Amino acid sequence: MPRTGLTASEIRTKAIDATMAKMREDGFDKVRLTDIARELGLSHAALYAHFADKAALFDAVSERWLSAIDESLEAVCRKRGEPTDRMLSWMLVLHRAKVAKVLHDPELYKAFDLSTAVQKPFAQRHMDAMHGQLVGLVREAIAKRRLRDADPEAMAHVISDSLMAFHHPKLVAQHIGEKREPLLRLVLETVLRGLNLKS
Amino acid sequence: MPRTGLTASEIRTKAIDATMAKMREDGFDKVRLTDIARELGLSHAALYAHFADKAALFDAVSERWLSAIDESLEAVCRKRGEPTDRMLSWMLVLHRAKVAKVLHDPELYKAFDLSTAVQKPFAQRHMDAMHGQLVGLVREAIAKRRLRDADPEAMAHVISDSLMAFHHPKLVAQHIGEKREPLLRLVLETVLRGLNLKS
DNA sequence: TAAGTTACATAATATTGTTAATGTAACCAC
DNA sequence: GTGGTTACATTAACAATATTATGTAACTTA
Repeated sequence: MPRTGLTASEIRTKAIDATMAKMREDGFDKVRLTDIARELGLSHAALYAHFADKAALFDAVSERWLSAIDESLEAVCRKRGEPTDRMLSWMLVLHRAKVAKVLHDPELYKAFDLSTAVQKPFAQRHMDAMHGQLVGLVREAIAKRRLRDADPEAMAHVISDSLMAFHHPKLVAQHIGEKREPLLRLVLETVLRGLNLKS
Repeated sequence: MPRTGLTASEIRTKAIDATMAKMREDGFDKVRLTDIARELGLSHAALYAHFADKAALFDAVSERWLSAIDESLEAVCRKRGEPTDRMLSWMLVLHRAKVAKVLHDPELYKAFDLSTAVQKPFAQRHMDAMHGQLVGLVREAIAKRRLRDADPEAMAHVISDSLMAFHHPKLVAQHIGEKREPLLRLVLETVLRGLNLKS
């Protein structure tokens, strides 16, 4: 048994907490495993029992945030009401989550942005999860005759790509401070109208 | 009178040529003014009579390419036929120009990408020029009853932003090698259909 | 045997001194 | 007086080295 008296999962949690704090304080590229370990009262080598390497610890930080987003989005999906209204809420939640992160947690955002840029598996899983949710909403909308009866996968791609400017990490960061929600609404309304009609 | 026997404009052109060649050969961050100057048979200080600084020379390289794009797009605008068809051509020309640059001139593309990321004035002018063209096409489409009668400025923004994934420098680079033209067509068709109908 | 240790090889990162490039000034030629 | 020169100060890049951090191995303990 460990000297720490903590379970593996508790250690993981504390390590992630400490890493987040350090990222915020000194910048994500100044985080050292030895500092994190000292924070937990461990030798740095002990961390390797819980994380494959430094990158895995960093990924865990981003993953925690992405999971929270996924849950918020999932909650929107589960709501009752018009599927198209939920699509708008869904996009707004996603957009606002990214905007808030850039503004209030820029260092964590940078780390996340880097991870997505190199297509890390956890980022891909997040994208897949979001795409799945969007396909679900599209199916509902088709069932309720709010969108025309066509391939839901393709329609979800159209929605996701046409709103790229409002959720892609780099673009959200670029347009920070611009109040782009009205344009987001306009674009989504337009796209949904376009997906409603027969070609 | 100059010893070179060349006009200022010829020197500028040659300097830009030499800079492009060097960027391609050694990478854009390896370009030295002293090399460019030697290529032209000048001292490096002489370049400062033609360019405010190194950045201005680099900008001129990107600007030449952007001007060529602007002209290609302008040519599409001037064509006859359905305005909506021309919008598709317009977007395809823009998309293909960026894709081709990433593939065949990656170092120049990087320099261009950096300049746009920091919002250089010449990049802004290019954006403004493109927006103006798009507004023109939208006006034509409205006149021909192909789009509904609403604010052309706003509609151009909707079109431009919903197709961001296909023309933003960073996103084009990210999706290189993906054959995204079919999705581009799908998105644009959808958006135009959405802009055609009364809300 | 899972969770920890210390010890150590390897890989990154700072640090330093040196060299080279950029940008400016004062001056020159057509 | 525009387009050029050389000379020089300031910055930035480079290379060599020292230091620090990462990741692994061999071993320890509950």
